[in-house]
Amino acid sequence: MTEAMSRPTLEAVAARAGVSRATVSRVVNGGDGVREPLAERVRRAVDELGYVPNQAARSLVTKRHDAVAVVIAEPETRVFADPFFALQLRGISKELTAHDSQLVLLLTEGRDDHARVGRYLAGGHVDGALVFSLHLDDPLPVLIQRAGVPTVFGGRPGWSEGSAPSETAAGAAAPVFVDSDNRGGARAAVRHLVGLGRRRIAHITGALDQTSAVDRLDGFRDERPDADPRLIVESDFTPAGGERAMRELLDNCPDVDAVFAANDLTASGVLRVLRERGLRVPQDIAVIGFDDMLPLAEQTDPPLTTVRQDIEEMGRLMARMLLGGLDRRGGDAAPGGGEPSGVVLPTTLVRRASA
Amino acid sequence: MTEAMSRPTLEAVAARAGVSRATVSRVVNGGDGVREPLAERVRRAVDELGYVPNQAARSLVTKRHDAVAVVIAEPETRVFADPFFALQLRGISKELTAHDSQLVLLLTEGRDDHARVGRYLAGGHVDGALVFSLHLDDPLPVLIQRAGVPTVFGGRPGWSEGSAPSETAAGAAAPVFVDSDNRGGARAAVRHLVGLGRRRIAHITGALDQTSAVDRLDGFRDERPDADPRLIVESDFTPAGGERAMRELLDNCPDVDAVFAANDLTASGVLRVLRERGLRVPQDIAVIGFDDMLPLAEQTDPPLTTVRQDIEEMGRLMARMLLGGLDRRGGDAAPGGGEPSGVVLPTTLVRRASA
DNA sequence: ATGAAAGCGCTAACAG
DNA sequence: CTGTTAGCGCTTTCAT
Repeated sequence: MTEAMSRPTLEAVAARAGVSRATVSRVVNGGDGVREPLAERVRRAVDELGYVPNQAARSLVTKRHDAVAVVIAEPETRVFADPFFALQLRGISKELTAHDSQLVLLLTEGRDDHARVGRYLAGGHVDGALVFSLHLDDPLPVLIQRAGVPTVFGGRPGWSEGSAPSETAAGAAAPVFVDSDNRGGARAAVRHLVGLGRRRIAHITGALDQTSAVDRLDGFRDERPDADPRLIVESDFTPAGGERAMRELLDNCPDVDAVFAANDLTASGVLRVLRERGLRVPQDIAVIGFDDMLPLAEQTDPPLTTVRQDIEEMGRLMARMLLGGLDRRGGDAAPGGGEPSGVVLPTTLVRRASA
Repeated sequence: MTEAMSRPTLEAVAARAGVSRATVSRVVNGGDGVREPLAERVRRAVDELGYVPNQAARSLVTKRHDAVAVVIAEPETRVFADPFFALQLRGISKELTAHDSQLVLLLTEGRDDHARVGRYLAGGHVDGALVFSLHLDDPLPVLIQRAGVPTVFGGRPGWSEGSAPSETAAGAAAPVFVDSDNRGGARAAVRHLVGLGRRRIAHITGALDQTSAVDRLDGFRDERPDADPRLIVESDFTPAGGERAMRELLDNCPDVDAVFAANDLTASGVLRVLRERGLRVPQDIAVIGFDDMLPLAEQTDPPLTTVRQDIEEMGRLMARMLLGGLDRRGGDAAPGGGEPSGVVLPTTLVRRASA
């Protein structure tokens, strides 16, 4: 039973239905001006043969791919211990599915991978790209601009005017991004601690080569412009980094009575050190995180007060913006100019027991 | 500066290098029988024009796609609170990258999506598929077999002989899978508890429509063939499910002195209930999980003793098996017969404080 | 070793 | 409305 013959082609369907290839094509693609009896014959032939269009052939002529690349540029293991990107993916996937687009995942582990990604994007496999976790010195934006693929960034891109990809100036679309209100969320967190009567409020930052960390730090400074410099400790978004920073903090400022950690993972490290030193949370030291990453935030002891961002919605929105721009292609897909233009999603404070 | 012209084609490169398209093609694809001076001219032309092959055109003739679909069939939110699949993806991605293949992610949220996935797989977009999180009644295996795409399953497929996809009998390749030694890991966990002198050892199962849950239960039974039935409580791999099960357990068997939870998420729910009831871990009740999901397992109070499986390695291995089969396509890619054939990865007990 | 030519399967004018 | 006719950009015999 050598059923293993190659897939039926348009030609085969046309023959079976006794029509031309063009007619079959019309029916398969929505069947506009095709009279009903004919269309029906074609549909039956399609079913009987189990015909499925060959996407490569179709793309070759339409230049569309119904596929979007998702680029996650995280050299570190961190992302993978992090439900963050899973949630983004979920939001993206839902939206793409609604638009009949496929999700091509491009994970970059190191610098070597960047060239590969650039090549792929330039290869015209996809209709657009969604790019995450950019670091300040990341070569990716340049490669992407060069590839000439419509792109939406996740998180505010970090380049300053001078260091922006040069092609941008040449009239290319301005970078478009979706971000959370990191700064506002940080402000809310600090205000909450202040409202609790805390005086010595510290901040343990995230990796400052990412704008999310910078923005959260800025938010902290908005509320504590005159903070003792020793109350700001640089860290890296990881539990281990949080532990390290908290130890340093305790050594330098034993009177600290509140900590705003750059994310929940960091906060979990902070809590561990506090428990180890016999300090009570929140009585002795209040702790607040960022992300509302579940189940971690609920499972810590005590459960973590934190700033929630709607990660899945970010993903969904990114996809929607990309596809929206794609749909009206030919027109100006994005506002002109070189200044990043973006949508900023609100954050909300979630009160649990730690602050 | 209308640099926005369409990408250069082979033709353009050929013209620039003063050779034929065929020659350029040869150079681009490894440049076998092309004399060096010529090849060099071509390479320069490629660089100058920034030529990148159009994959659609290439696939159209080669019928290869250098792309693999990863299907994650998890209708529930659970996966996304779960670093599990992120780790799998990482392993897969690494391996695919090494083979110059792209990863196309297919997330199915509900039954409606299955048809879409089936269509995609049948559409010949990819060279193979990696499929996860199958449930016992999942229609996906059938669709996949019908699509005729080489496939490797993550986790032992759950169908029994009778309910196997019928096409399998027709001489198609047998299902191939990669799994962890769930049964062996469960046995090790229970033996550890026994070694601790525990007598009333309970098991809170995972969702029993997944083979991983069934296998862990079987492992438990191997060691406790005469267990009091009330010591086995069915659950669903979630923290909330773990809480529910633990409450039930405590109500029915107040003398329980050890719990083997089907995974770490479940164990975290168990710990929460225990803390709430004022029971000490491990003094009053020892708890052991499964997965070694970080950072959760380290962050619980007390840190969780658990059975580790190397999730990333599973992913890597799946990809390797698929691509290996692909490479020797034309031959028998998989052993004949309808019996699932698979590779089972070892698990190891990680001792922390909870047992 | 290189070039010429024939498609891969499909869509998109253009005729009729 | 439906069929005919060109290609899309590439690989691949087959000549040379």
